[in-house]
Amino acid sequence: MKHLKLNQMIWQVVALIPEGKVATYGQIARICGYPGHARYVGTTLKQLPDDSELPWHRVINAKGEIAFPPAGDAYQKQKLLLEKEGVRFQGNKIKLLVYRWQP
DNA sequence: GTTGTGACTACCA
DNA sequence: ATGGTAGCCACAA
Repeated sequence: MKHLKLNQMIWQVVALIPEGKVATYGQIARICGYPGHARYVGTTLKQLPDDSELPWHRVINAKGEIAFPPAGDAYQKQKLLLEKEGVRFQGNKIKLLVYRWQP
C-alpha cells in the first residue's frame, strides 16, 4: 500500500472494517502509515459520494463518538446505520471499540 | 511557491 | 469528569 495516494489508502482501509465494528480516524491514519493524519481521514471521507459503498459510517473519533454535531441529520444517519449493524450506544458514545488492525 | 482548512487528538487547567 | 487549545500535515486553490 505504499505507492498509493493517501486518500486511496484510506478508502481501502475503511473498506476493510468489518460489519458491526468501528475504527477511529486516528487508527485509519496510523494503519495507512501516516500517524497524525486523523483530520485528513475525515476530510477525505467528506468527499465521498452519497451512494458510495464505503462503510464510512464505521469511522468515529477517538472518544468513541460520532464526529458530527448530535443535532445534525448526518449524525442521525450515521447512528442509524451503525445501530442497524448491531453497534450499541450509551448516550452519544459507542459502547465498545472492537475493531483492531493486525498487520 | 504560499495559504487556508479540517467528519482529529493529546494534553493540561 | 470536561472544556479549551495548540499541534498536526496532505491537499486543493
